[in-house]
Amino acid sequence: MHRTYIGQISDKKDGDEVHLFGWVQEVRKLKKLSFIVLRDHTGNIQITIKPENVSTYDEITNVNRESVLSVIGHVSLNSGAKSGVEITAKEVEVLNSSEAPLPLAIFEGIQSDFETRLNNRSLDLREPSHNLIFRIESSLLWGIRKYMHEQGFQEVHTPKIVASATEGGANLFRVKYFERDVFLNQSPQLYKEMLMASGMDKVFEVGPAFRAEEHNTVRHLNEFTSIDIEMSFCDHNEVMKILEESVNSGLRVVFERFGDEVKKINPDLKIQTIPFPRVTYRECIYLLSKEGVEAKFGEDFSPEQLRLIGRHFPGFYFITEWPSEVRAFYTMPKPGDPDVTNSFDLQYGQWELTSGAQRVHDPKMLENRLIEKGLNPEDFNFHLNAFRYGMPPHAGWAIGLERLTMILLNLPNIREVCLFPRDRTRVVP
RNA sequence: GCCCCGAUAGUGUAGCGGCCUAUCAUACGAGCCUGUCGAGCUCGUGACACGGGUCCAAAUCCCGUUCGGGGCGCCA
Repeated sequence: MHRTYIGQISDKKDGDEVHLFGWVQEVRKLKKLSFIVLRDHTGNIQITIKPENVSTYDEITNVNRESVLSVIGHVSLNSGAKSGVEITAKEVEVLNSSEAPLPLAIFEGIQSDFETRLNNRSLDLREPSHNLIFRIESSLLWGIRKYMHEQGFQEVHTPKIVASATEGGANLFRVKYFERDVFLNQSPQLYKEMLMASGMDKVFEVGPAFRAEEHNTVRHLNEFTSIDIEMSFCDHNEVMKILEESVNSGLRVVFERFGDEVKKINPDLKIQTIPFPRVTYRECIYLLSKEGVEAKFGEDFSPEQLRLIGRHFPGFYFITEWPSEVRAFYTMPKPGDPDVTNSFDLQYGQWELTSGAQRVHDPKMLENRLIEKGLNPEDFNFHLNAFRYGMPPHAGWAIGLERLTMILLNLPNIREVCLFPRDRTRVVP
């Protein structure tokens, strides 16, 4: 007999025999019979165990919570069960017993500290609401991937071990690589641009990015999953369109699969009409000044300033035309207005989700931009070489998967959206 | 890196100078019990992060350490 998932029992008829596998959520032991609530990742169900039917009765009814069981029994639709359906057990086997007591509270109406939960993450993830986050994240990513394939993007994988530590901006983790030191890549940026020179035209990558920054906030991780795209023969406007549509594609899959659950978690979430609003950096400064908050041109917005701006744009919106000072060397200056760039951030309220831009494709200009940023073009030869023999104009963006999931589900901490988060102090489990 | 806050049974908490041989819930153990379903009832088990100080007296006040939380900064 094949395994039946608990979620499939609703399709069964009274008396159907099923073989279930799962974890013991609760044992209710009475004098003449016992009940076990069995759980798998699709739901839970009450199992009725009577001593006259089940030879392992004593062992089963004394089993610790969260032990793993195999249960063969038949579906009872008209039993006394409050939920309407239960399984009358015929054969029950303990596949593996759990130790007691458990190191954290699950299914007890007690919220353990997040630290306790992370220290016991596998157990913590048995809690359906915690588990759900990752099934939603997976669906979101699938929707984005699906859209990318539909648009003719090719999924690629670029190295995470890199030689250069001088890309500017974020700090990199140094690691041993045989007889020398190398670094964990902070982004696939340079590599995906090099692929534009290969003629691949449209690429995307989903992979880890590492940032050796000592930030200690609820929205930063030192290792996160970056969704990157790069596209040839286009400017920033075209990749913004791709971004809007891919986010909506991800959301559509989430709503198809988890619509009811998502509505409970974040009732405000909906699929937003395209195009998302666009506001320039300069307009944001003006908006802030009207509220009596001074923002200096050429500086990033502080969290407080972003909260104020976010109040004007409740859902997704783009902040465009960032000053060159706050954008990376490869960002294309705006023609005729070189103080700003052909760049954008996708925001959701106060939260920054994506950075993107049209890139510089002229090698001479790129070299000058490196020098302007105080970087040494020598260190970027491997990258500049790709620009010398016919680099097409191109643009792209990167979005943090955890950030996106976090803000869509309105979760208070990015670590909730990461299975095994890496932050300033945590590298275990 | 800076600022603020915290650390009490397995878990989550109350207590914030003597009333603490420390509260409650849950868990765990033993028993009772009704087809139970947040099961119920009885009994039991189990904790003041570490080091120093103040005081007649410290879980409680002070100092330091460690660990943790939040905000800011940093952050292609």
